[in-house]
Amino acid sequence: MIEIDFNSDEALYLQLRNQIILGIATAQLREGDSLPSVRQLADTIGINMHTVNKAYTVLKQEGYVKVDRRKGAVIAVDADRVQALEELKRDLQVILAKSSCRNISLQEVHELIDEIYEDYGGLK
Amino acid sequence: MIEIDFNSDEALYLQLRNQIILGIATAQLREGDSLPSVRQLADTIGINMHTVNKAYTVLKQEGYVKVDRRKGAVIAVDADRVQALEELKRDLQVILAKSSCRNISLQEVHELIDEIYEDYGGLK
DNA sequence: ACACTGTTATAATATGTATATAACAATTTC
DNA sequence: GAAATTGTTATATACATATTATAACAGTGT
Repeated sequence: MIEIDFNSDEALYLQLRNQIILGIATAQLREGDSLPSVRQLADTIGINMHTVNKAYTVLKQEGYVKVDRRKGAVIAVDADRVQALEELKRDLQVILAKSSCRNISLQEVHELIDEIYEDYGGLK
Repeated sequence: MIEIDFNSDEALYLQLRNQIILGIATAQLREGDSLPSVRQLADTIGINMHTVNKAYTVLKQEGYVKVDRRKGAVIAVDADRVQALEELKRDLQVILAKSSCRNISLQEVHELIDEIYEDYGGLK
């Protein structure tokens, strides 16, 4: 379910974090689900325990999981909408600037957003 | 015009690159305009020459400027639309996943896009 | 001639990434 | 109760990246 690209220039722990967030968005991971233990996931992927632990720690700090000593890392999204909107705006700023420079129209962006959001069916 | 945040965890050369791209998108920098020389800009910002040079080199590789020995770095956007759309989709994937997890609606994303794109008036 | 341009080379330092071992306390399993 | 597994923490090493510092080079403009 999780696929790591060892040739990517993106850090392993960030690839892990992003794929888990994508898993939540696509409802493959649901509120309350437990993630594998750091040692278990590290083994199946073939990376170090601490790299997985770093991904989990980041996910905890960013409010996507809570860590329970009994159940391990459990999906628990802390949906602070105000903060999320600020973060979204910050993230979009540069990305849209790049697109605008490259003559991508506003309509094309909207269409692409719709296309991607279809897979994130949580709520319309 | 360019403001660097030394407390940010974002690399200095990336902050520089991003702000120049934003400058192009907002038409503060136009096709044919020259950027300051690496030494000059480094002096005014208060950073090392090589950090500015790295930003310029990245901008050149990504197709935002061409470097002329006489005029220095000149704004010249290489608009490969196909590649730009692929990059945009890749960039949006994780960002929209985060927003979806945080209960940001599709409509809210669209509104935010419109708001940001207003400032990038190059072409509608 | 002189100053300035981008470019290149080398070196030093700091930080971030990933790995390897190892231990600890709490918890689950048998 | 003993054994195994949990997240957590500590230390060490190796490597890549980021930033700075000097220095030099060849082409260009004044």
